[in-house]
Amino acid sequence: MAPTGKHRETILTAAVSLFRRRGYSGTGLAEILSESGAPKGSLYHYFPGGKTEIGAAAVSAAGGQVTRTLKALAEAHDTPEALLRAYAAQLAAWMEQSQWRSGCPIATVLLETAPQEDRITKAGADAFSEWTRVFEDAMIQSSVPPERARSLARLAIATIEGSLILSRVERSSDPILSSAETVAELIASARGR
Amino acid sequence: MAPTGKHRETILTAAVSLFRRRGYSGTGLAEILSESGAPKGSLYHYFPGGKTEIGAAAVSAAGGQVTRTLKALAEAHDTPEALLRAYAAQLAAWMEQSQWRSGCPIATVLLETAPQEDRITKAGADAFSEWTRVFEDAMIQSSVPPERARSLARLAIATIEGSLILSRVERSSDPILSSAETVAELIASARGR
DNA sequence: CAAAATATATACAGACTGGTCTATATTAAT
DNA sequence: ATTAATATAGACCAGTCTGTATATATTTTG
Repeated sequence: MAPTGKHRETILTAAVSLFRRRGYSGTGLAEILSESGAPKGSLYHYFPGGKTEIGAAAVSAAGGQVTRTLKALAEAHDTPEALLRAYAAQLAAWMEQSQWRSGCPIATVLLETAPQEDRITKAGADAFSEWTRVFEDAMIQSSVPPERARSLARLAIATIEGSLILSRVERSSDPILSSAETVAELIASARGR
Repeated sequence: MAPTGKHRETILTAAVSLFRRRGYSGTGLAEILSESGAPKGSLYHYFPGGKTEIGAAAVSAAGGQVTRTLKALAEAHDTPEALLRAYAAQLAAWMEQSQWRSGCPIATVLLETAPQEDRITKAGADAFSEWTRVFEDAMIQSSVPPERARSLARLAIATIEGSLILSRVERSSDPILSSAETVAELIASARGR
């Protein structure tokens, strides 16, 4: 692929970071441009669909990053509850480091735009589906019955998303760690340990 | 109290409804004004702090509405799991009716503004705390150990918030109902049934 | 080397933003 | 009735928003 222009990537990176902190409506294209160093022409060259297309691309990119992180953690830990605990710990650390400003990289944008904006909604659905799949697979591999694995995986994702909101409001990692722990125990018992 | 000007209430109602659908940054004061029928002067008369103050008041008002709903449901159902199921069903119906446009009335605004905006963050923390309390009390009343009641109550809130995001993206009530059911079963077992 | 595609760079437009300001009603207190 | 407080009304401002248009580089292809 290689010789794609230098600015596509920087625009996307800036967009992901800004959308995460300020949300979709709260982030102006000018801000993305100045943080990325790209001129406006490049933006509409790479994303002719304008802000909507950047939003969808950012959700997709951020979703992919999380998927990769989860897969790496799944490799490193041999039980689904360990995976969940490890990811929660990582989120907690990240939240603290950003002083509770950078939560889920896609939740805010999705709440602002879904289900009206089709492309963004689709990108979000794909991301959630991938994340869920990682948990689901980890559980099946630990001999959780498939049906149960699916619903527990969705619960894990929902819990993480929700506790990230609480965490921001309370300026504390407690909600993340505590909720994850409760679900982790539930998962552990589901695989008949 | 009585003779407060007629427009304070209409402004607040419009703000709650618009923030819920479009988020904080996505809602302009002009929109709130036109939906409420009030002129700009009234807005700054009642909310001299401008948009931030309206945001905080809207979060507080919406939070109070949910609290009242939860308390009513807690009265009507005699177990915490029944309370959760009933509330989830109500949310699911509401989401469907709004075609997955109106989710949690405070989550979007909070993700956009917390923890930077102090007053809004505080209003959100108070709301979550009240909601949690309703679940916590219901569980304690059903002889769930206090410590466990607290963490399960927070899990319930986190799960609801998270599944409302998933629900919007998937344009389906499934995530709400499914996650709530899983947590309901967990609660049921926690009170030693 | 020339033509074409790709990419970069700004200037600009029209609408909308939150917020301030001043003027005018309306109600309450003296 | 007069003063004071409360409330309503909308014009206005400076700044920002997304998006378009046009011009110039840079690379790739024939």
